[in-house]
Amino acid sequence: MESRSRPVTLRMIADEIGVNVSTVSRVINASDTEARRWASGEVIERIRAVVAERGYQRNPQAASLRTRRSGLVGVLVPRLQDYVLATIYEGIEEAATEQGISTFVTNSLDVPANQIARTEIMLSRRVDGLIFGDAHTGEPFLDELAERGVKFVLVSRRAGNHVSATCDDVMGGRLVAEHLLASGRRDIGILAGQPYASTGIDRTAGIVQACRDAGIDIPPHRIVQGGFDAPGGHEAAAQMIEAGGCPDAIFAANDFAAIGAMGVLRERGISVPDDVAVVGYNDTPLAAELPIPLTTVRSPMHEMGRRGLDLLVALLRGDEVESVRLAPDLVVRASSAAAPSKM
Amino acid sequence: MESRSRPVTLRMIADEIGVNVSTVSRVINASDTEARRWASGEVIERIRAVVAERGYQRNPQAASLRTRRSGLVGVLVPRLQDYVLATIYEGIEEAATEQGISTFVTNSLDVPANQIARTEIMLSRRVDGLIFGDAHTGEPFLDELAERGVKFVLVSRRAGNHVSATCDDVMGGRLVAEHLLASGRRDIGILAGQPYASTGIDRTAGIVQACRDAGIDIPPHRIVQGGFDAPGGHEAAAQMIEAGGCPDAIFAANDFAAIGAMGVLRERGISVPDDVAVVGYNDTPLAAELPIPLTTVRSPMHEMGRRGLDLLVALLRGDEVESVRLAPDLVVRASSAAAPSKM
DNA sequence: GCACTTGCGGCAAACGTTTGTGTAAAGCAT
DNA sequence: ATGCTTTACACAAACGTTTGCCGCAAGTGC
Repeated sequence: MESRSRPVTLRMIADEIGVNVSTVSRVINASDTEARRWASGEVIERIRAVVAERGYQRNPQAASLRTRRSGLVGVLVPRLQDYVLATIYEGIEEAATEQGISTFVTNSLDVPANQIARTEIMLSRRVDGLIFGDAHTGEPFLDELAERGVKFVLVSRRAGNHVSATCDDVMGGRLVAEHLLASGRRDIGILAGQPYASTGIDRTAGIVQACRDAGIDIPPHRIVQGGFDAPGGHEAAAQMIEAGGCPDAIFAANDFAAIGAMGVLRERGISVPDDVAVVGYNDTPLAAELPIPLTTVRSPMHEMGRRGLDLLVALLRGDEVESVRLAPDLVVRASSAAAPSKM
Repeated sequence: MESRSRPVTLRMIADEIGVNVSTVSRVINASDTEARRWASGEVIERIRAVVAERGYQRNPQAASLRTRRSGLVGVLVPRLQDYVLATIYEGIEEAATEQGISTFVTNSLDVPANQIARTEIMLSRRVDGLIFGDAHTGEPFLDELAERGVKFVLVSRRAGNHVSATCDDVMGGRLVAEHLLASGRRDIGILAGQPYASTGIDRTAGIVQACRDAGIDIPPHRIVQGGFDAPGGHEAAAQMIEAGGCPDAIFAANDFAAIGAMGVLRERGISVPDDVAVVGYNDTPLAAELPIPLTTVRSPMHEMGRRGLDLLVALLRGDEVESVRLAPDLVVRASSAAAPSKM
């Protein structure tokens, strides 16, 4: 049974050629030109040949043991079920694979105790660095981690002045404001998401600012916090409508929350977009397929993940790095068509 | 800076106590009672105390190097963006963490070349075993892998007679048939999903069989293959309607495909459920929130992931294992309400 | 002739565990 | 006291890499 044959090692290659393992190691790890510093052209060729023929694969744990670098990075997200985070992670994983890095990903469910526990597990696996997609503003956790000298970057959400790759969510909020105001909406309600997530905070700040710039104040009862999923949006929208009647536009900080809100509107017989415009965020593929196609802000999720990983490797290399803020853009669909003139 | 201080090792602990590293290693790795075989009660206590105080964490790569087991498992899925696979992976990851195992997950996008390449990467990382969520029926890849002695299990989709943890998809299909027939539908169209996925195949087989048992034959032009996502469902449904008009019921092998199909129906002014009932699969959380809440088959996705991992560890332990087939159940909602009597 | 670089490669020491084997001392029966 | 098993450890050899250092020969400059 072939499974019993142990993997081929450096020593086997070296013995077969009659050269020392150190030479094989150097030749394998050096670039074409650099290899010439360590061996003659002939030896290099023979090593390359035998390596290919025998199908040598470096033992990564042995290498890690020696080099004290694991080529592993840990990724924490609130929840992988969330399409947005799954997409960001895809970007991370794609970029990581290109760099020969492997990633562990795990859910924190946005509960701080989990964030801490999962991070410790990652560290005990000797990851070189971490990527957090679940940063909470106001929590001391990340600061403490930085203090300990742990290398990490943030994606999706920013926090403090830790390095991050995010979407320009303030700008996203402004885009929505401009669109809604231009199509005649004046009473805008906001499903702001979780209070600890910079995404919701910034999107809300963006739309509020832009409205104020246009001379419109959004009152506090028109801003309600809630989960970033369909049930969360459902609940938040219901609460808003209970409290102050239905606005003529609803901006949800997330497509899924928007879908939840549309559920409430349907139940109450409120028409979209005639009675109320609905706008989401992220341009989930479902947005276009919904019975009432959803206007939404497209954010570069995949790219965010890639950039996050790139930032981390730069950081690990010791480079000076700066956060990146990617621009979103607005995708207008039926759910925010201009209201029929009120009469 | 604390980051500069190297992690504490077995040797440090041993030296501090004045005992050999081997003793420390055995005491740490043995159960409470078993430890007494290796050290006196007093020494055990001192070791435990120092380990806790100094915050010792085993270096996993050093341990792997010695034991030839990595505590790593690789997971391949078609795409993590897919809610279904993301949920299954959550189950896998949860169970893995409980067992002290770490997982790598990656997307194959259902393309065979990727499956092979990604698997090789996983193996080069020295994973102990693999979990495939993207098995293709008819591909020789998995057989070859088994031949090489690689340990793996399947989730979500089954293939050949490799060990798998799946949903009883045939039963799921039957449930749908019974429901649709009972509510007066007779002309059933099926969005069967990808031809290489056992999920779609089995669900289709289940509904077809149950209909035949009831004396109803589903003609070939009522079965159309396509992607498991919204665009895939959109396209497949459009094609079916072009080819033979609209049936009075559509069963999509997946909730997202169902949503895509509902998009087509909306565009064409066909009413759900009056003109056509729509049924999905998996009971995605969106199903309940849709403007027309979706009837669907609930499958135990999370559990499937957990069981998959359990199977793999059993397999790695050398146990004799058998595939598990979990039962689905039907969730009836508005999208398949009984048609108004035709007159 | 000399000293000195350069090219090519070997030696050996780590990295932190795990585990087979060795062995003093202690306990027990004879 | 002698033999025999336990008890409670110690010793040392791996596992597969990477990397600092050393050595030898051939070439270079004077």
